Parts: sequence; structure tokens; C-alpha cells
Amino acid sequence: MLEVPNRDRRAERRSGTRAEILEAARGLCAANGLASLSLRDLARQIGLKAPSLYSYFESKNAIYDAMFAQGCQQLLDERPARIPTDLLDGIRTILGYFVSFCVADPVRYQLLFQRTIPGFEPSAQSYAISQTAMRLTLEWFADHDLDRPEVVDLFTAVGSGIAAQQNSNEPGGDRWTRLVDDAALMFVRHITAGDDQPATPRRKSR
Amino acid sequence: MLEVPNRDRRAERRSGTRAEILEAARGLCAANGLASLSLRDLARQIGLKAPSLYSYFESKNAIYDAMFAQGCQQLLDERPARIPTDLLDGIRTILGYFVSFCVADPVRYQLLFQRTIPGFEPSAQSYAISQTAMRLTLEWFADHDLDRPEVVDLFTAVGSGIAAQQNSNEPGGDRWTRLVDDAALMFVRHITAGDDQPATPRRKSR
DNA sequence: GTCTATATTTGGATAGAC
DNA sequence: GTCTATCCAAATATAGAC
Repeated sequence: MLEVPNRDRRAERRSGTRAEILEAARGLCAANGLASLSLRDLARQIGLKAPSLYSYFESKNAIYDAMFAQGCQQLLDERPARIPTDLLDGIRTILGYFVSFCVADPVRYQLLFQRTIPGFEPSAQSYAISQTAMRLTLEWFADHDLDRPEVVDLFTAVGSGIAAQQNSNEPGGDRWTRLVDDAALMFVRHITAGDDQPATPRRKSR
Repeated sequence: MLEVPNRDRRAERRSGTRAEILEAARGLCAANGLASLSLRDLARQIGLKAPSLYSYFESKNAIYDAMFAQGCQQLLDERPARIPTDLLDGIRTILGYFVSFCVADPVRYQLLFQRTIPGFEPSAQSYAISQTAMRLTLEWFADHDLDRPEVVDLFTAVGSGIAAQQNSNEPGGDRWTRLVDDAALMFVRHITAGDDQPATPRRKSR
């Protein structure tokens, strides 16, 4: 008997259904809030009964975890192909990407960056993906001699702040997102400023 | 009959119990998360049965609303008595107060500044209190000719970002809060910078 | 893999006695 | 005002037939 290396249609179908479930979950969460996702609603949305979901995910938290992993993967996959070498252009690019990623899907933002679902903790595997995304950003910072923790933390604070304000106070709008270039300039001015007014001292400061 | 203007002990007792309920709610939320508050647990915590709570609050959301209003009132009441006139000192003071307020009670922060409880919207009365707090800050900005929306929004983004990062990634720590002075300097440098690299142009920019 | 049926728990809220 | 008793709805999850 010849074993023809056929496509595994069963596996394809299965992972297709998994993707369908996650997509439906995304839609429901966007409509009703991340915390109010229910397996009944979710199953009905794709023409199944609730117990059938357990053939694809072992629990509700496993669905959250898959959404978390998917979100982290998107953060990785959709990142700018090349970050400009110029300091200001680079910061603008990174900051702009992060903010637009966060406001493009507030539910995803809540799941990835706020810790607000009572029983949910991402699995080690999922968390590792998010760590990879962070590491790639850190590399660019290191290439520009900006890998001091205070500098990186200040940068992430600026990005988080713009995203948080936009999503909390005016979801879907641009009142804060349009400040990205301005914020990038603010950050770059600060980290390139002279030491007459020491900001984030590279060494002991007094 | 002489009507002696006695203290209304009944009203005192009632508002005392209301305060007790809110304090117990705060404790439970801090322990289990804002979203997982239950009326049964809450009542048990103060030696009552769940239905009795309805003598003090008409619904669970009314409890959330009272917590919201209380938080806003705290933001007002505990604000610095006097904000320094000097620009950098003033920004440092305002930013420092806001951030320490946010990280002092992450649950309160979540309730006031993130919109994450599925069915809850603050009442108009409660929301008005938070507006008052914002207005007072705006006045200081106006006194320094900084009341352009972009400047204020950039400032709130910086404050929110520090608080959000601290509460999400290291609740109770100081990895981000210790950056407050640095962030204040960054902000002030930016808004006082020359127009060679226009930041938040006061007038039309091209 | 999907279903029906159900276990089990839990939640907010109400009725009515005391 | 507080309680007991209860309603009603919803949730996650499992058992077992098909």
C-alpha cells in the first residue's frame, strides 16, 4: 500500500473550527465586553451547542488563553518590517505601531495588557510569545544605547498611556492617537537632552 | 411639645452601615477582583444576609456607583492643598499625586479609570464629581497658558501610562512610579521647547 | 464530534413573615 | 430592617446516547 502524503483534511477541519470559535469569541467580546463571554452564546454563534466546544477547548479559560496567544502572535506578525535607524523616526514607528495595535481592538488590548479577567492567567507558552515581542523591541533600543531600564519603562508608559486613554475615554476615536508623533518627539527630546537637567542619569547622579 | 433638634440617630446609623458595606466591598474587591464581587459574600462579611443589602442600596450596580462616587470624592479631597506655581514643580506635584492615587488602590483605579465592569455606568451625579476633579486640574493648566487640549491630553496620557503600567505589571511596586519626576521633566521640557521642532503648535503649523 | 440531558454552582433580586 | 424562603436566570462542565 502506498501512503499518499495527503493533506490531513480532518486536522484542517478541526483547526478551521477552532479558528471559527476564536473569531466568534472576538466578535462577542467586542459587543458585550471581554468578561461577559458565555459558552452558550459562543456556541450558538457558530451553530453548535455549548458542550461541543469542549471538543476544541478544554475550558473557557483555554479559549481566553488561545485568544491571548493569538493576540501576541498578531503583535509579532504585524510589526513593521523595518524600523528606521534614525532615533526619532524609529521611536515614532515603534510608538505608532504599538498604539494603533492597541486601539484597533480594545478587547484584545484589555486581554493582553490589562489584568481584569478574574480567574484568567495566560499559560507559560502564551506568555512566552508576548516576551518575544518585547525582546524584539528591546533589541532596537539596545542598538541605540537606550537599553537602560528607566528609559525603556518610560517609553512603555507613554505608549500605554496613549492607548489607555484612547480606549477608556473615546474608544474608536483619535483624540489621543493623533498625539503619537508629538509624544515621540517629547520622548526623544528628553532622552537626548543634556545633563544640565539630569533626566535618567546614566550613572550615579549626585 | 418641644422639638429638641436631636441628632438623627437613625440616619447616622443608616449611613454608618452604608459606609460599612462600602468598606467591606472594597476589601472583597481588593482580594478577589472588582468583577467578582457578590452580594452574598458582601453581606456575610458584615454579618448580614444578602437581601438586607437592598435596604441600603437598590442594586448591585448602585453599590458600584457609590464606590465610584466615593473614589472620585477621595481624588478631590486628598489633592495637594497648594500646587506650586513653578511649572516643573507644579507638574511634578500634579503628576505625582495622580499616580500615587492610582497605585494606592488598584481596584479603585480600575473602577474609576478603566471601563471594565460589563453592565456598569456611573450615574450622572457620580460622573459630575469626577468632572469637578478634572476641572480643578484644568484651571491650573489654564493659569500657565497650557490649556490647549493637546497639551492636557498628552499630560493625562503620561499619568495614565505610568499608573497603568505599574498596576498591570507590578502592582504594589515602584518600577514605574519612581519615574514620576523624570516624566514630569520630560513633559515640561517638551512643552517649553522652542518651535524649531514644533511639538504641539499653538497655531496653524504649515 | 455532536447531541440531549443534567449536574452543580452561583448569581441578583423579590415576597412576605416578624 | 432583617430574616427565611424562594424565584429565576445563567453559568461551566460532565455523562452518555447516537
